[in-house]
Amino acid sequence: MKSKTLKDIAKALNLSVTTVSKALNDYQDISSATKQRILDYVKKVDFTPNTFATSLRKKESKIVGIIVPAMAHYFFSKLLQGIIEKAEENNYLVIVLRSNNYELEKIQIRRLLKQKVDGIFLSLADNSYDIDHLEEISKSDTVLIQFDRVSKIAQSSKVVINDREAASTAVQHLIDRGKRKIAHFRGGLMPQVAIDRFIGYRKTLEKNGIEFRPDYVHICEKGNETQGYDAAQKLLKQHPDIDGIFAHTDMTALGAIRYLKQQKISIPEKVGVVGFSNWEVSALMSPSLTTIDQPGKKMGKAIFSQFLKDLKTLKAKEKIEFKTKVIKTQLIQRQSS
Amino acid sequence: MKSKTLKDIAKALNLSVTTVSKALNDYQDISSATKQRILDYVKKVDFTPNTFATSLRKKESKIVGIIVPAMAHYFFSKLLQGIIEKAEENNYLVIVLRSNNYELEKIQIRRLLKQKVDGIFLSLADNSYDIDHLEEISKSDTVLIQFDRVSKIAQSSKVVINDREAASTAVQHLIDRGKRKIAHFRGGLMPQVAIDRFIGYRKTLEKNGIEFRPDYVHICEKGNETQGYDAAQKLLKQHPDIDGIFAHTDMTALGAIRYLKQQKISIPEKVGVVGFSNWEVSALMSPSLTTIDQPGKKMGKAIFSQFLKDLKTLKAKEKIEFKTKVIKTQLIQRQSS
DNA sequence: CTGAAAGCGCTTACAG
DNA sequence: CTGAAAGCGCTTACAG
Repeated sequence: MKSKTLKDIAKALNLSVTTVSKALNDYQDISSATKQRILDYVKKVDFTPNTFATSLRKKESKIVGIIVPAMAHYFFSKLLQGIIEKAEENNYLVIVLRSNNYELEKIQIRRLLKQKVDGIFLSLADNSYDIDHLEEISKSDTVLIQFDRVSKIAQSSKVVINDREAASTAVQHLIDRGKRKIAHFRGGLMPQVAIDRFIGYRKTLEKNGIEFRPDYVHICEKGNETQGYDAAQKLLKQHPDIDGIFAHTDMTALGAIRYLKQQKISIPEKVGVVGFSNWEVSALMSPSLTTIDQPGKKMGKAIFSQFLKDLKTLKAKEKIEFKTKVIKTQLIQRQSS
Repeated sequence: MKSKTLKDIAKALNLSVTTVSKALNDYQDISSATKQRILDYVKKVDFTPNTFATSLRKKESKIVGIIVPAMAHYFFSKLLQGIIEKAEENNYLVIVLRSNNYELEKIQIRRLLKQKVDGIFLSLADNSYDIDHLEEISKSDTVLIQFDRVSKIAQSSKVVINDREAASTAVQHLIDRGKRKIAHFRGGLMPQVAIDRFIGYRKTLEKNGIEFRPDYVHICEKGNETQGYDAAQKLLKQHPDIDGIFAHTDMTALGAIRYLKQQKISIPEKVGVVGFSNWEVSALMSPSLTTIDQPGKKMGKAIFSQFLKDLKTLKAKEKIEFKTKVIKTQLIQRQSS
């Protein structure tokens, strides 16, 4: 079925293409009678303007792109939900791409720029060592919003949580529960979020007069269950007197719990465990997991709202004032602590 | 930064726009020297043709759309991964929309058709009672691929699993483990997948000479954890001698397990439990869950491959021969059975 | 082998 | 208030 065009509508109504277009785009210089006639007819024949032509003329696509890690991940699932919901409300479509490394990130950004999306939402890959590709985005009049893993130097609005504070809350909670020998299973050495969570851990110990011990810190770069299990095993063999574990992801925490259960080490009496992110599973496990709730959906919505603001500024040819929105996290206490 | 156009390239090389375009589109009637010169220059200045213009001319967008349920869902996460991966390989972009009911489904399809995507991938909402909106897709020269929850009457290629057979495998497994009083927590009465899983359950009982009892069947429409817990409670209060449960989702199964554990009913000795889908959590729970693996990623890839085939046929103005691809499932035995 | 010209379906500055 | 015309950046049938 060939789709209708403005021309078809104009001919059917004995009007010019210009007039029809104006009616459809809420121009003021048009009689309300004509406008109504056009609107009625358009509705009747179910006409919608060709997006390619509109985009070509207006130079805007009403599409945004988001690059997410290449794995099934509860937090990103929720984040995506938030973005898509807000996008739909505002008549935007969302293209989803995957990337987990710097090279691919570059390629995906190229793809999105080529598609002339109006905005790109990005959480940096762990190994993204420069930000040339981010600068390319700004240069091409596309709004960039960074979230979660952001670059401090790249110029753009950002939506983040306060990782340091969240980690601090988690560790303080363990201390308040009477724990003193608290280990930390951290992310890699590069990503800022891993660094911040580590700093939150360390500072909170020190603030409470507890000595920081590097041998209580294990790196679980992938943040998966297996690494948590392995780290717990190593840790407890070396230091059987550990009484708390703050893990940088829920999965790592669950791995640690699996080891503890296997060793018949009681949770939380002997060892308290706190995770990070509040994945769906955390509530279902036994013992259920105390964790930091990282509100993905809320972040997603914040990302899109910020995008709309920045886009508006950009369209007005004004200078964008980059904002960093910090989304509140909170501790969810459950059975593991 | 204003992006370059074909015209800019042509001027810089002292050629016509036509020639440049031909070089870029692998036309044969062009000297290889000229072609090379163009390709080199284009590469040097990092030019890519404006997609809006190309799409407007070619009437194809190189974008596909997928409509998924409005919730974080492991299976759909994996499916999406498969689709996106395959799409990227073929230089397609993927727009993701959400819907969980008939009305919204209609709106989302309109959105995608308006965007003139080349293909739409859809799993029907539970309450989608007609297929007018699916017919709209075919009418507008867009390829429709149905997956998972498909309509038997709607004309399109489909990617599914054999729900009846999978359910049968699950129930036979419980029987082989010595269970005889096997309950079924099923989905709603409408969706075909729920019906098929139920039929698989019932037939397998009968094939093994076990009487089918309607009071052993509970409806857990939402398929979540809470409904599984509640159903288990009701079931076991009425029939304390139940020795097996086949749940239509992993979450329902996990809810049932939570109740059983709370009642100190031993799993799998007293009651064996089998779920459906093989979500990530199933392996992590204690006891870990026996379940049917529903290979989301594989399905996603199959969906995209079928789309490419059907699109090719459509472009050639030939009649599409609709295919239904059945993806193999398998039982993953774990501690719960 | 190269290029002039038409046209995809819109929006918008301008004229009346 | 209405409309003729230019132009967004491409592709392609056609001429030479």
